[in-house]
Amino acid sequence: MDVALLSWPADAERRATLAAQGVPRLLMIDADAAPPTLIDCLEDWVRLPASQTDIDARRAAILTRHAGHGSDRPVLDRDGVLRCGGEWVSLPPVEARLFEALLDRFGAVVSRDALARAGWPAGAPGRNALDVHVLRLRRRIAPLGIVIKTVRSRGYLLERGSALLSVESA
Amino acid sequence: MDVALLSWPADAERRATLAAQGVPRLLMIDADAAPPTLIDCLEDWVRLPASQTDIDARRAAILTRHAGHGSDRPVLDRDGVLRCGGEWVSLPPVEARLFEALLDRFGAVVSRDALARAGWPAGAPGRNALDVHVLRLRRRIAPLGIVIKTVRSRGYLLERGSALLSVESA
DNA sequence: TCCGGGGCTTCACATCCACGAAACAGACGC
DNA sequence: GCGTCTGTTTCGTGGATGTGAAGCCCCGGA
Repeated sequence: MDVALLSWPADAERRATLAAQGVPRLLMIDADAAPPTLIDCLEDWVRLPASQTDIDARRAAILTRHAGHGSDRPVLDRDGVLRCGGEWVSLPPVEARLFEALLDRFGAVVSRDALARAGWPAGAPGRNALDVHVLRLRRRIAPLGIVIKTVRSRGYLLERGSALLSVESA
Repeated sequence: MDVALLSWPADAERRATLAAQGVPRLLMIDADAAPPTLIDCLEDWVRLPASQTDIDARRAAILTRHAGHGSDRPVLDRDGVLRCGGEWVSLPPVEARLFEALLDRFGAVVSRDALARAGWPAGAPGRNALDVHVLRLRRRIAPLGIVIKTVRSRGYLLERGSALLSVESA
C-alpha cells in the first residue's frame, strides 16, 4: 500500500474515489489554490513548491496513521496464491479472477456484472454460477480474515474482517 | 478547545506535555529544521514562512480530527454505500436517494416535498411512504452517528449525532 | 383548560425479488 | 479411481418497498 499523490484542485474527482475506498492520499496544492478541507485522517496536503523532505515527511505521517487504523490489503500473486496476515490459500482459476476484480476495488463495490465479466471473460455461464463461486470464495478466504460483503442489488465489496482482527493480533 | 501553536524545535518540551494532555497542536517549523515525526492524529505542522491561509487550514483540519475520528461529513458513493467514521452501511435505492438529497443540504432543512421528489422522481407513492422511509433511514444510519432531525412542518435536516461519539470511539 | 386535528412516528402486514446454501452431476488432472 | 473444479437446479431466508392503522405531541380554538 502506498500513498496516492494527487494534484489539487485538478484531481478532485479521483480524490473522492480514493477516499471512498479508504486509500491514503497526499494532495499537492497548486501554488495559488486554497487548501481543501480534509475528508479524513488518511489525507494530507502540501503546498507547491515543496521540498522532497517535506513531501516525504507527510507521506510517512499518513502511512503511520494508516497503519494505526490497521487495514493491510491481501496480496494475490499470478499463481493464484492469496496471502494475508502470514497465512495463505490457493485460489482456483475462476475464483482467482473474481478475487482479483474485488481486490482491484478493495473496499468499494464491484457490480455483479463486472464480476461476471472478470470471472468469465469469454462469456458468463448461468446466473447462479456467480453466486456459488462467491459462496465458495467466501469460505476459502474466511480463514485469512478477509470478508466479502454483499451490497444488495448493487454487488459485492471486499474488506478485512473485524472479528478476526483481535484473534489475529493475539 | 483550540489548537496550540508551537515553535519547532524550540518548544519540544511543551509539545510533549500537551500531547500527553490530548491537546491538539500545530508545530511551526523553522525554515531550516527537519519536519518532526507526528505523535498522533491531533498534531500537524507547517513550514515557515507560511501564509495565514495555510495555517488556518491546518488548524481547521486538526480540529476536525479532534472532534473525534469520525466527525467528518458522511460520504455516499454511487453504489449506495454510505461511509462515515470508518464504518459503512449500504442504503437501498430509495433511501439512498433520500439521503443524497439530505446530504446535498447537510445541516440545512430539506422540505418533505423536495425529499419526495428526490426519492421518487417518477412520482411518489402514498404520502406515508416518505415517513416510513425516513424512519428506516434513521435506524440504518444511527450506527454511523448520523442523525436526521425533524423540523416540524418544515422538513428534515441531516447532522452528526453527539451522544454516539463516545460509543463510537469505544 | 379541555378538545380536536395536523404532522410525525411507529408497528404490523403483505408482496416481490435478490441472494444464500445445499445437493447433484459432468469434466479434468494426478 | 479419487479428489478438485465447475456449473446447474432447487428451495429457503431475509431485504426492500408500500399500505393501513394506532399513537404521540404540540398548537390553536372553543
